[in-house]
Amino acid sequence: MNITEKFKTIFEPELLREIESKAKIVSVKEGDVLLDIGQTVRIIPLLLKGILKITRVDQAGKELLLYYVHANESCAMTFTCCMQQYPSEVKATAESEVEFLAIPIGNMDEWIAKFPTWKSFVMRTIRSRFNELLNAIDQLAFQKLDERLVHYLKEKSKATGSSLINLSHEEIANEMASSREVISRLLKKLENDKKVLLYRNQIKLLREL
DNA sequence: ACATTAAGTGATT
DNA sequence: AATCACTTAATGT
Repeated sequence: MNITEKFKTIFEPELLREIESKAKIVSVKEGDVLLDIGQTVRIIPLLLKGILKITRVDQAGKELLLYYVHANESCAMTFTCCMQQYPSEVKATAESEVEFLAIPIGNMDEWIAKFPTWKSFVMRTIRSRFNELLNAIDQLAFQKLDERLVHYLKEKSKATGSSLINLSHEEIANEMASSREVISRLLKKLENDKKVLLYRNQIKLLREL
């Protein structure tokens, strides 16, 4: 895997060399938990391949989806946590087979001071993620569940690159911190509106969605 | 054919 | 919108 190729448009050459020498390539299987709540961040992941799912977990162990980290992105939470070695507030799970560059956190201070492209990369990912989080809050506060569901389905489809979603209603309900029956009813409504097709453990998104 | 699990439904809060 | 109790449908053995 040629890291330099992949990132040469966003990072300066000197930084690329630095990454090559300091970062390790790590791959994990689908479902692997990269970081659990309470754990301390030790490395910054730079995604090369696959999708990372970032969730919050409540006392009962229910998970609420916060956002996905796609290829060529990094997780904003790790930046903010790692700077001062705070334990993680979120859980990161590999949504598919994932390959990422593990950058030791020791380099962060230096890199930010030394490399403008690194600094702006960090700032950019924090800013866009922060905006997404604001969005998520708006959804929880002001949007009805049916709108959240549509948003969820679209995100999922984008994450997997397919309009066919392989999830049961129960799994969706868990990720949205809702209940199965409610999700079933909302999906039924969407099906009646010709927005989706429902199968067992599968949902097909239609263009009208 | 039977058991198991997903999905659908009406009533209740 | 959540929960309960129950039914119906799909799937695995």
